[in-house]
Amino acid sequence: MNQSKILKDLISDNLVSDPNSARGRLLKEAARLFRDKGYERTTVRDLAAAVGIQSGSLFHHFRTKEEILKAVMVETIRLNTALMQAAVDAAPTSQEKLRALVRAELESVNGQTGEAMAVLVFEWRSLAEESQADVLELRDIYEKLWLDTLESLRQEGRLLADPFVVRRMLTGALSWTVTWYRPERGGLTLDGLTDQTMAMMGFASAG
Amino acid sequence: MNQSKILKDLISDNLVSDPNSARGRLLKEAARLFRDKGYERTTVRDLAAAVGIQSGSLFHHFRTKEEILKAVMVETIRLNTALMQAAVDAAPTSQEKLRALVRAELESVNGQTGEAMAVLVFEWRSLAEESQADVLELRDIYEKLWLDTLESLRQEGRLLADPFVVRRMLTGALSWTVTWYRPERGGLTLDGLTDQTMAMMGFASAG
DNA sequence: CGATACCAAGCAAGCGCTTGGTTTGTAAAC
DNA sequence: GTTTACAAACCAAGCGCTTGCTTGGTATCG
Repeated sequence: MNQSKILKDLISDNLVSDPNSARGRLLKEAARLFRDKGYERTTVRDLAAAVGIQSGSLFHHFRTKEEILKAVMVETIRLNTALMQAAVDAAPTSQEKLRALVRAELESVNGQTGEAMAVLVFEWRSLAEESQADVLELRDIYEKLWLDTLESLRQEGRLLADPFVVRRMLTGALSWTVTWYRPERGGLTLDGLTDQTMAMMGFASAG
Repeated sequence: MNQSKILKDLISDNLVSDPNSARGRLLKEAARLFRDKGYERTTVRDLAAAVGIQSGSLFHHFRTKEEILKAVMVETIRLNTALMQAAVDAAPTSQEKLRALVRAELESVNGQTGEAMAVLVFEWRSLAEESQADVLELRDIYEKLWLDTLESLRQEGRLLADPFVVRRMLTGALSWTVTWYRPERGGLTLDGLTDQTMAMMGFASAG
């Protein structure tokens, strides 16, 4: 199942917004603005101007500004969980599953959903606590993908450290790439960066 | 040279504020508030209340709110650069230097200066661009400590990946610990966490 | 006496959000 | 095929509140 098929399925199930709809376009612009300026520094007037409406009209689509932030986060997690599940399913061995997860997370952080992923990392505290709980629940689903894979590697003796700790280290390391990785300069591709990540853990590129 | 000696030297050189002075206490509280609530959500009234003065009185010590944020960051970097330099100097081999750096960064992120380090990571965008440039200059000094050490390991054939990439991955991984590492529960000490980090990269605990 | 540290009061600007009313899209009713 | 009906989408205006910061004056202390 390819990526655009996965996206379409989620859209028709109403789990993520169509990027062409009014709501979808707003969420896309919101993610960009929240990443660039931060949630607090982004005003509802900024958001409205980005999609060409008046600030008051926003509240026809969302009840509060925070609801917009939450929607950005929730839809992003839903999409990336589906993509990661597919990536894991397609890989045969544990090591290849790990590589597929690393590659998929780098893709989500630095690719199409990059803006929204950065928001997820850096604007977490701007979410009200109740909303945080909702989002955390969704996040657990794809964290399990990682832990299962790392646990297998551990049992195969190919991983020396604790899977929990490794996953959290990788979360930080991979999320952080958004602050420095620029594919357009330096010639490092996402595949190359995936190789580097695996190499850092002592895994050769193939096998 | 032990840690409190390093701190005292910096204080007498006027490079960091004495934690007992009015300025030092304010910066400490500011770091805590900025980490807990974020820079934007922290008001000058919050800051003033934390040290028991009126909000207007703050502007006797700092010209703007942003100047407080910058001071938190600058003083933290100065202190940690000195601590890391000492840690590197004391370690004989490259691998032990790396371990010392990891340990020192974990200490700075999760120990005394933890609040300020979290601010450095998560409130970066709230700094005006000119201030960012100033802080970046300071940061380069201690980044060089890392790169020199990683370069040595690379040349010794004990590191497979690119030192630049590894440093950035480690920056993310170690900074991120502030979001999950809780020494009081789980029984994982900072030394244990250091071991885990080294193990993740394929280095055994000793040697 | 002069500098340092503070207080009490408040200003101008910007914030999220509300309000009452108008346009637009769509589809049934005639 | 025009008319009617109605909800969804939007605008123009602005309210009430909070924000960073200023001002003019008062203790405190060497």
